[in-house]
Amino acid sequence: MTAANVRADLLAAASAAFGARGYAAVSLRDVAKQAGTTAAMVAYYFGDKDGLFAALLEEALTGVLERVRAGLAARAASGAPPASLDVFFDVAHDALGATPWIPQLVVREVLSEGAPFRERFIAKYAIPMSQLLRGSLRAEIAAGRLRADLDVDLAFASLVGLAAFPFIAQPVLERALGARFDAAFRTRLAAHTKRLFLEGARA
Amino acid sequence: MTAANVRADLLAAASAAFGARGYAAVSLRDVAKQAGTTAAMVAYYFGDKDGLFAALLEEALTGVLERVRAGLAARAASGAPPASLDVFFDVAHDALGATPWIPQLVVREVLSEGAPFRERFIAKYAIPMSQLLRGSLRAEIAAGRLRADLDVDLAFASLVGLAAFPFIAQPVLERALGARFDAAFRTRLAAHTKRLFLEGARA
DNA sequence: CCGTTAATTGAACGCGCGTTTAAATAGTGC
DNA sequence: GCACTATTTAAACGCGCGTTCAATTAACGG
Repeated sequence: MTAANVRADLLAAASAAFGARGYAAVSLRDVAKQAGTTAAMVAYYFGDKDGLFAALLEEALTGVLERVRAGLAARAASGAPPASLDVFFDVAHDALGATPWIPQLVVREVLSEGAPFRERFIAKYAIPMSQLLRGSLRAEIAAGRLRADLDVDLAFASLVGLAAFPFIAQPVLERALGARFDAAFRTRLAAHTKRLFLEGARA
Repeated sequence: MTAANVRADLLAAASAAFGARGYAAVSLRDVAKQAGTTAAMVAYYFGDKDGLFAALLEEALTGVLERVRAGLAARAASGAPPASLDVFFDVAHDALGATPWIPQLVVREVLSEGAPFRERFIAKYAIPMSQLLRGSLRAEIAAGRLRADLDVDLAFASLVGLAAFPFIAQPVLERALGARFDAAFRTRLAAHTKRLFLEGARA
């Protein structure tokens, strides 16, 4: 076992545990045991519990914003359908397939009052993403593909909610619908969501 | 101060605190101090911390399901537009205006693995609500008001997600959009959401 | 092979948690 | 006014938490 393994194992164990049970409810002894090491290693690699969480959030979110940004830029250059919002749905679909625990984790921890990552998350991810998507929405409206009286701010909220909510509510949905969140289901979900939004907002 | 006051004050303080910071992160000493009493009173009235949470969840959710059920039955009897789904949007709008902290609380605590209220919530609220709404969706499809190829299960998820997500993400949305979640905003939001879904799913 | 640094260990620290308990007080029916 | 119960108090209990620390082992360049 090299050093990098311990660090990575801690991050993996922490992701699973925080995602499933929440930051405050998970002890570092739990995480360490799951990772096959001790709580003192968290202090060694991440400083403290907050540092561990920040590192894991950073690792999961870094790249997503940039992929959306890059995808949108590419589509803007080429113009034409599939509309620029497809980029968001596609990147969201990919990212959620890879790290489906992220929405639950963000919703539970970042939205908590006094969470140390809250301001950072808002400034670094939420606000840029909202600007990006609202810009896309306005461009689609200008291009005549979305209706002119669409409320761009609220449509942004709807966009994120439609994509993220099923993953937030996953355990309940699985039970209420008798479905498994496997790859096939997520693909079906992505297609449904995209169509619902685009037809609901079309010109 | 009568006894009922202490109990009610504890429930109110617990709602605010659990909603804002999460079950595990909130101590009974915090709640009690906010309610102007002591942690021992929680044991007296609710048995333990779980009992307090269960009572508060019960109080907030009881009635909502029945209101939806009653509204749907009334609409089914009278038939005709406004479509039966309007009942859901209207009840959701009312309930979310009265207790906007509920979605955050449910999402954070009920969805947690091992949460003692999870099974109860699923059996008592989530599954009945899903049956109710999926029934409505099928009826609307049969009536020709929603498109025949609509995925009813996923549309149920979209419905709840569209209504609940803005309240889940409220603190971030307020910052990202520069908006306040006042009554006017919630009304605007309800109208937007209803239209987006109904046009996105219409026949 | 040695000196130095990196990595890991296991025990300990103080703290705040949920809960319990025994005593004090308020309220109530007779 | 008295017996009895309901309510409230304040202190204490044990426990597990995040964190610290000195000691130990592994890794590695000269």
